[in-house]
Amino acid sequence: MSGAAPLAEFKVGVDNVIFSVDPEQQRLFVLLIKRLHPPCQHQWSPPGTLVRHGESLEAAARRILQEKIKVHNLYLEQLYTFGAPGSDRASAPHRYLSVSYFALVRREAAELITREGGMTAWFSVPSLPTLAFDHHNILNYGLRRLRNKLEYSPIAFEVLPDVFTLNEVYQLYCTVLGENFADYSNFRARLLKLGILQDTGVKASRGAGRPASLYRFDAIAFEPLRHKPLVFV
Amino acid sequence: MSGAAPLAEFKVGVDNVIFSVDPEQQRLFVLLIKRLHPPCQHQWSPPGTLVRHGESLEAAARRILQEKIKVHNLYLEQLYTFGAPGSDRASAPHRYLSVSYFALVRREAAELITREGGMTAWFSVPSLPTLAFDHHNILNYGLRRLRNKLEYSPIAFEVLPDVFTLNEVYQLYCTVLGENFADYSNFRARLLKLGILQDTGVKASRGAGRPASLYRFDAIAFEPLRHKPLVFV
DNA sequence: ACAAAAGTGTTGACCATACACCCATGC
DNA sequence: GCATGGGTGTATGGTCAACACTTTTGT
Repeated sequence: MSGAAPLAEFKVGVDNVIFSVDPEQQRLFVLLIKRLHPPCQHQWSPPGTLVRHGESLEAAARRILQEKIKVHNLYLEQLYTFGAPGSDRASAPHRYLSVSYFALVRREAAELITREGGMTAWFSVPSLPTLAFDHHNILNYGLRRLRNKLEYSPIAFEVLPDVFTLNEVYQLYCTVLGENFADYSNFRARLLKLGILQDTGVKASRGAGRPASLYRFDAIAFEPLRHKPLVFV
Repeated sequence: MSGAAPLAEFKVGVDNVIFSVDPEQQRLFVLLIKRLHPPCQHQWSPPGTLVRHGESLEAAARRILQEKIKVHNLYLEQLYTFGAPGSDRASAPHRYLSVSYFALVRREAAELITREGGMTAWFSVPSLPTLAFDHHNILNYGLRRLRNKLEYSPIAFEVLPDVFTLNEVYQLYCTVLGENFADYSNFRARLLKLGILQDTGVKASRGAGRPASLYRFDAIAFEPLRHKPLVFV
């Protein structure tokens, strides 16, 4: 406002921590790309992009996501804004500000778009390569948020297809929170008691065994619970 | 990266939603300043500032906070980054990005610094004036976050003085979460059971009635619980 | 002695856990 | 029939809300 405060000029980028769950393998993956140019050439990073003129932050996040994977059901949310000066990611006159987002998809529903020879890949979360810059922090932060969100908000149902079995929900939770987060029958009982799932009546046969009921997320029933404390554990 | 992507240039600002609790009055306040210059002249806003060259985001947030109030114990955390294009807060060639922070202080411990004639003031949360831009959203978002944080993380103890009575904690919670969030004796029992408060043995007489024990937050005892789910309710 | 504030204890309702058990289907 | 996975029930222990009660101070 007043006289001689030397303000900073910024380039603003969006970095996307994109998680995918694979209930088959019981594993959680993160999408990383290999950096083709300096700085930090040949190191891995979550996919990022600079924000374009007239483009909202979330739009930039979605744009880059769509450049890397083709997917319909996903959850996307802003994570944190990292803006320490001197991480010198931008050319000299500008400072770089990174607004990070995290996304969750199911791996089977996410088709990887590989261009220019396989520089995009899913990495299993426990076994990650070294990452450029402070991206390890971003990623850990994203992981914490993912686990928390799963416990108290219904993001699972934004990732799952329109109808799904309770076991699919359970597998998703197991994959993210670890096998022993809860007994299946208790998980099931809690989930149903919330009253936000409709039984469609339709049965789904997955190979051998008794066919499972297909459920649908009931957004209307959930609405009153929206801002209440909830436990999906 | 590639050819003709028209990138945006940004000025980055920090906007601070500063809450103060007044257990005496049982009220929650927000610090607002009256805008002296266009745009939105004469409207109220949370205090904000543009980020200076070489200054981190959090440093900018602390700088502006210190310009407005003098306080020792406070809690400060990044809230959200708002960056929709076309909210035209900045001069033409630049887009404006607002990284919001929220802070919590006790009102008795926060001395207001008034300069140039009373353009800074605490507003009681239920009765706010109309705010400039989308600041109403920022504020509501901050309030939600404050209430959540109080329930599952020990931010209260960063705001309270080094030693405090359990009643002071309770009053703080009441003021933020509403009178009827919990019975005092139950709150007390839960809090003590967590084992993160040390009884100093010292008693404090607050006028009539039995003197209260003074407690101290035990950071070492809390450390192992740091990332575990907790309920302070 | 009495009021005021701090601190303790009790009880019934509810909820989570662990586990055993029943049901429907493929082979 | 029997293995496989889906779905239901129950006993135990713990936790929580509500409220009555005791203790220690000021006046």
